[in-house]
Amino acid sequence: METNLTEAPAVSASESEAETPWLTAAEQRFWRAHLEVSKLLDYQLSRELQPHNLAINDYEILVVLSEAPDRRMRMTDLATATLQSKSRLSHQITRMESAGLVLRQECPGDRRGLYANLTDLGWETMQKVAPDHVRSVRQHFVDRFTPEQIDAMYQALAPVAEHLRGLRGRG
Amino acid sequence: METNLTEAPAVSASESEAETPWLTAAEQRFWRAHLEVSKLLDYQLSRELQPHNLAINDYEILVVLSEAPDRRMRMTDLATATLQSKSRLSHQITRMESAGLVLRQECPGDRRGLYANLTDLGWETMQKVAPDHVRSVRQHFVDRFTPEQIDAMYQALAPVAEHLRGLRGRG
DNA sequence: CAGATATTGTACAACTTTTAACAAACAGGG
DNA sequence: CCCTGTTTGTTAAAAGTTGTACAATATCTG
Repeated sequence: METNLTEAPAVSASESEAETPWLTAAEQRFWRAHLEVSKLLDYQLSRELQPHNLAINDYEILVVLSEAPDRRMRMTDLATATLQSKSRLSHQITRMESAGLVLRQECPGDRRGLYANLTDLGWETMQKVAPDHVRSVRQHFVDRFTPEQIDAMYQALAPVAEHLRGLRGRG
Repeated sequence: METNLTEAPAVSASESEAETPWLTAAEQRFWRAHLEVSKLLDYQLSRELQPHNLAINDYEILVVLSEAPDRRMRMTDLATATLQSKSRLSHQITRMESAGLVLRQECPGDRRGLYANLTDLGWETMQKVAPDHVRSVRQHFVDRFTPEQIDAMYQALAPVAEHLRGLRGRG
């Protein structure tokens, strides 16, 4: 979400100039718009979650757990689902456990493992926060496209998501 | 880049149910695809900058400075351009200064101010890294769309970017 | 030009994320 | 069984980020 310089630099090193596939003007502006929207949207959604005392990462955990069977998930699975490192997730669950939103629970059948369990408070928090969050998402993003644009962009993005998902884990 | 639950939760609190504008299925899958692509792309581009010993934020600073007049910019302007807090930028420039990529320089005419200056090493680094980075951006993103999709998505995203830019700073 | 107000960049403290190392438990082959 | 290798999740220390306060300077108002 934070990159740039994908068109030819002001002065190109002559060796790479011939070989580097710089972005065209149209590609460039699209790329920069994508970066800017991603970054600013992230910022704005965070801002609007603050009154609920949640960071976006916290909210994401609540969402994933609330959709999981029995509202719980193995730490590793949760880390994978939220694209976080195991270490980072461990810290985050510790914090959320202190806040009473989740609970670590032993995992019958695999004594190495732990479940992260949504507590009642966690569930209620989700119920309370989700409506506000959807409104934010609509106001700053979804409602700013036509249904046709939404369909078209989904068609375009889905294979890219799949490609990137495939890279994850390997190299 | 990290959110979710924007469709009705499995069990909705009856009060909010009537009033909350949950996303439709089409909106939902588009929204999730957008989040996923943003996040994974960020991850992958970071990964491919690592061999150059640069984080995405470092690279962005290099890009912005390299495009600025005299390859330098006031700290505050640079913070604004890269959407960072002044504090965070200050730390980051300190790090990059240690790495020899930029140099703080007094600002004639305003003795409060400082320029962040791209050094020769910084400029050369940029020249060296940019081609690889463009290839990454193409391989994982830009080349996965048709020119028509690129134009359409830019048309769709540009006003959203403007909207979000407008919110920045105020509330 | 004095005094109030705003801007600029840093410093400190609190918090989050990363990296690497680790202990515990599992799995599979001899 | 035992040995080796893998998976699971945590931890400690380092690195990075954020928020607040601050000193220095600039600017505006009368």
